[in-house]
This record gives sequence, structure tokens and C-alpha cells, in this order.
Amino acid sequence: MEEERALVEMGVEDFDLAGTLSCGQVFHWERRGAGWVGAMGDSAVYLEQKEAKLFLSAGEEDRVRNYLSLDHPWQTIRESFPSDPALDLAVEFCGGMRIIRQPSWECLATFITSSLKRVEQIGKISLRLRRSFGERLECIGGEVFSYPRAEKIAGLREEDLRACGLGFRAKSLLGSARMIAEGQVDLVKVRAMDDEGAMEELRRLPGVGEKVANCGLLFGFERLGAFPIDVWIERVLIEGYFSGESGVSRERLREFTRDYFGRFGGYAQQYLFHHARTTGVRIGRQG
DNA sequence: CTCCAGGTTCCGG
DNA sequence: CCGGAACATGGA
Repeated sequence: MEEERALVEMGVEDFDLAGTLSCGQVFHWERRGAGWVGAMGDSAVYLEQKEAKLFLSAGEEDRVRNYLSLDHPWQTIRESFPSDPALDLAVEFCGGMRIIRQPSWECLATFITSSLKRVEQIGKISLRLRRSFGERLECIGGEVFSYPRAEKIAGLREEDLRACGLGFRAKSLLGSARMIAEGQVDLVKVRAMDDEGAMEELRRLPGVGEKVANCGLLFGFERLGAFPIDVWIERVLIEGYFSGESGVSRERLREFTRDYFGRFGGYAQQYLFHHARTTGVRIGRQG
């Protein structure tokens, strides 16, 4: 078919496309047939994996390689991990999953809208914002939409955002977009800061606390040592590393995760998160 | 109908 | 510094 010719093939090693796109680090990729469609920033692309081959929209090879972090040294990362029952299991389950390079604003904005929402809901909010206020793009799998720029959102009203299902998060997203549009926070400068400085700067934005800032740093600024602690990771840590002890303080968890998981701690975190969430380990809940 | 979701912020002790 | 509560919305 005519469309088939617009796909090119790329060899990949130690890579899992489905896991990478659906592990909860990015929320707007949609399944289309045997593959996925979505926007990498302002570029639409179709992606499909068959074993060690990746099929993608022609002309997007370099962007895809970069976006999917195919250059990350997966074996090195894996070997840098400590060995313990919880992490060993998660690494085996998540083999080939990459921390991708998301544009910093859309990553940060998406996580601002993530608080007290399930992963599926975060995706729906992202897609509604994109369809309502983003740019329409086309690729082989159909149409997709880019994430609206901070300047675009800054010009909207809170109720416009609430119409996309944001609830109380609308105020935070709007406030953050305005601070960035006005230049009060410069994400380009954040990129040049050290981890602590970047964290401090991001937390000036409304709706950005420690957890969201860490997600931003890990997924949007390639700080692979950042270790976001959410309710899932907290359970995993307490069950797997603190013998189920109750009342482990935030500070103790922070201190433990800062050194224990090594310089690629963010990778370990995402593997633990995805494994726990996917295998349905739910402590303190029935079912 | 009730409960809860990749949290943040504000408040009182 | 710490624990609690409010905060909107939608799906189970």
C-alpha cells in the first residue's frame, strides 16, 4: 500500500516500545492497529515494534532515536543497580524500558495535572488539552495534537481548562503557564542548573511540589538520578526495603533513595513503579 | 452511594 | 518539622 512505503525500519537493542510508552512516564500515546501514534513535541509519528525492529514514519529517524533515548546505555544502567529481591524482579519485568526525553514544558505541565488522578485519567486530560488547544498534526496512523505551549495556556481562562476535566488543577496549570510565559521561570535556564538548583526553581511554580518537580527533572530534564516518591513507590519501598514497617517518615525514604539506587536511580524508580502497578500489587486494599 | 486516584498547599500544634 | 484537611472529577 501507498502508506506502507512511508514507513522505515530501524534496528533496536534492549528496547521495549510498549513498556516505554505505557509505563506512566508519558500519557498521550494512543494505540493504532499494531502500533502507536503520538506527538514528539511538534512532530507526529507512527511507531511499531516487531522484536528487534522498529517501524516508524520516514524522516523521523533522528527525532525518534533521541525521543526514545535509544542511546541510553541500558546494560550499563542495569549493571549499576543494587541487587535486591524487589528491584531484581522489577528489572526483569521492565527489560528494555527507557526513560524518554520529553519536552520539558509538556512533561512538567502533564505532571501538574497528575495529582490525585489515576494514570488513565492523566492521559485523558492530556488528550483533551491537546485536542482543544494544541496544533493538529498528521502522520500515518491518523491525526494527533501537540501539547499546547505555555504561552497558549497562559492566554486561556481557568474555566477553559476545567472544561478539559482538570478540576482544581486548572488553577495550578494556568498559574504555571503564566509564570513561564512571563519569563518568571525560564525552563531553558533550568536545564543548565544543577539538580538542587533546578528543583528549587521548578518548585516556584504553583502545583509543583517535591514529587512533581522530581518527575519533571527525571522525565523532562534527563536527570536520571531523580527519584519521585508517590503513593505506589512509597508502598514498594516500605514493603521491600523497610520490612513493612509502619510510619516510615518521608525524610527516611528520601535519604534512603538518594544513595541506595545509584546514579540511575530514576530508572530504578520507574521500573519499581511500573512493576508494582502492572502486576496489581495493592497493599492495604482488597481485590 | 462510597471510595480513591504518580499531590500540593495551607493550617494548627 | 509534623499530621490533617481541603481541593474537583470520574471510574470502579
